[in-house]
Amino acid sequence: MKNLEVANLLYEIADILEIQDVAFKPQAYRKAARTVETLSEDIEKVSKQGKLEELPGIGEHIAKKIIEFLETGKLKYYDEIKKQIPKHLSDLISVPGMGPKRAKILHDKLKISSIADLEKAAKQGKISKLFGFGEKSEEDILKGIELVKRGQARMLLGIALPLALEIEERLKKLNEVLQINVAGSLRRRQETIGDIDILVSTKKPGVVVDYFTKMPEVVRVLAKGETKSSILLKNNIQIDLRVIDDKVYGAALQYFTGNKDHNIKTREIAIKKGYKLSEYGLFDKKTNMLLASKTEEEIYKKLGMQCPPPEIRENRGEIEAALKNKLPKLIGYNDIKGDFHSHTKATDGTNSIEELAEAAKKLGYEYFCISDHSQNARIARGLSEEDMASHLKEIKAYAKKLKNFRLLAGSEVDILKNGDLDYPDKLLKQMDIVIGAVHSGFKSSMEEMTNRILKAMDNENLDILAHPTGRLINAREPYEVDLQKVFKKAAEKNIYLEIDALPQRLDLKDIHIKAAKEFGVKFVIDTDTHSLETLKYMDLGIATARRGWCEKKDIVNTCSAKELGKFFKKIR
DNA sequence: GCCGTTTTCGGCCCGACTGTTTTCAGTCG
Repeated sequence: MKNLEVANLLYEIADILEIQDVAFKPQAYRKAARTVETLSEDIEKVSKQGKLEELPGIGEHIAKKIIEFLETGKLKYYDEIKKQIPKHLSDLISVPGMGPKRAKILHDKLKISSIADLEKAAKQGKISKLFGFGEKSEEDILKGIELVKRGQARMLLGIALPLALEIEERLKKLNEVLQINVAGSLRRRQETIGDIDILVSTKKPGVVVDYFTKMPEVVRVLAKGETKSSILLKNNIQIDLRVIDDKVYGAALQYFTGNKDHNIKTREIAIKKGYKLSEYGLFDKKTNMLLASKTEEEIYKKLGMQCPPPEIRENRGEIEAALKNKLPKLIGYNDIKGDFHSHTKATDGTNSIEELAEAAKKLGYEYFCISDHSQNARIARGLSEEDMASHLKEIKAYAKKLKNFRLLAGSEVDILKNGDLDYPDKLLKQMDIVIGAVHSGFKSSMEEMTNRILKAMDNENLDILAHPTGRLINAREPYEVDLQKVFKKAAEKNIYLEIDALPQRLDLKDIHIKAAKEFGVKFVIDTDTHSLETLKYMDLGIATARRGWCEKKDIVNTCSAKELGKFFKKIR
């Protein structure tokens, strides 16, 4: 998959054009880049089918450039425009507070063409002497460089969400706060978060902003205005607070939830209808009369569309669907009836069978599957055939004692390099549920990995394919695998693809889920829990399923305990 | 460079905050 390579190329072209002060093309290239970046199919495949121009934001010229790059590994146009600006100059605009205009001025006046040059000039006090710059700018540039140096790995949803909800709770207790929401990418439950956005309505903005900027964990106040303020916490986490009049709360929430492309598109729809949409409401362009602002629903309604759930506001077809009244009815956060993937202290978990079962009952589940590792997973202390056989007996014995609750005995079985499952069929048949997973050989070629997984899926005992791409967010790239083939096979063989809810996995991810759904694949949402603590992440898995447009019927573990036999051949 | 329920040409989201200015440009989300 060269999707990321192509996307980065297009982004870089956009940056260069922006520095050259070219109008409109940067936006066009950036839009195309985002399309490629979030494409679930292989761009080469799309290209070979001659369907590049069907993708949003990609027209004749960008399509030609993509084809050239895919076929030759090079792009003449890029090489040419790159020559026109100094090497590394496009790096400059990665420094917060530095944009194309300032980069160009600094280059023209001070010959600055890299972040290193920029730092040197700022430290020597050369920048503050320039027209249009001052001491504060110089200081901000140095602080910006620090941030870039420290790296800006995005925060995992599983870390950002609890933190944001905690601060939301604190603000909610202020008498002055009328309505409050976590907004932005967090409200959309994106897998990683850049910064945390919080929206508040109040009659006394000053009080709320003061409280917010003086919270004990605040290290720096980045901005503090009448209606908008930003703070930085110790671990470089930025939180933006937007304060708004209660009467326009819905408009602000719509604006502040995004994403950017979704907002642009909704505003374009507004314009076509003779309206204007901003965070202050939907207005008639001519008379400036306010048409809607209190709730998101009334704004979307006035635009002639359904209100898309925040999780799918990504401009991936939800606007077109909402206009036709054809939005999916997404799986709800209370629809899950059980969890199929968990580990006990028999392998690399920390709790006993009994403790996990008790915790699952408390969550209101009807069933729960213990699925410890197989023998090949040495690091995870995987169980030998004999040990697994007795472990299964132990689970089944305990299951008999439980009333109104179905405890299932299974295993997360390694898919070996040759595509075999890590236990003989005889042992697999004794399990209620067999979950296949790749835990080794991540660097294999796409062909090897695809064949390995497809072969495993031919094993009649396999029920679920766990974390199908093996990625760890910010830590490990997914292995190379032809997902289209996996999706096709999964649909044919009734093998359920897992949506692993661990914050660092969230695997499958949103765009792949949506693509797999097109093949008719069904999914399970599992926590892959190794302790009682991580059972709570089920919500992140559900959020990810929602981002992949899943309805209740797409997710197997929304079924009742009685219905399990319909989905799993070894369960009666 | 892309795109079309005003358009195949002429548009291209909208507003806040900041620093450096004497009314605004640049950056950000």
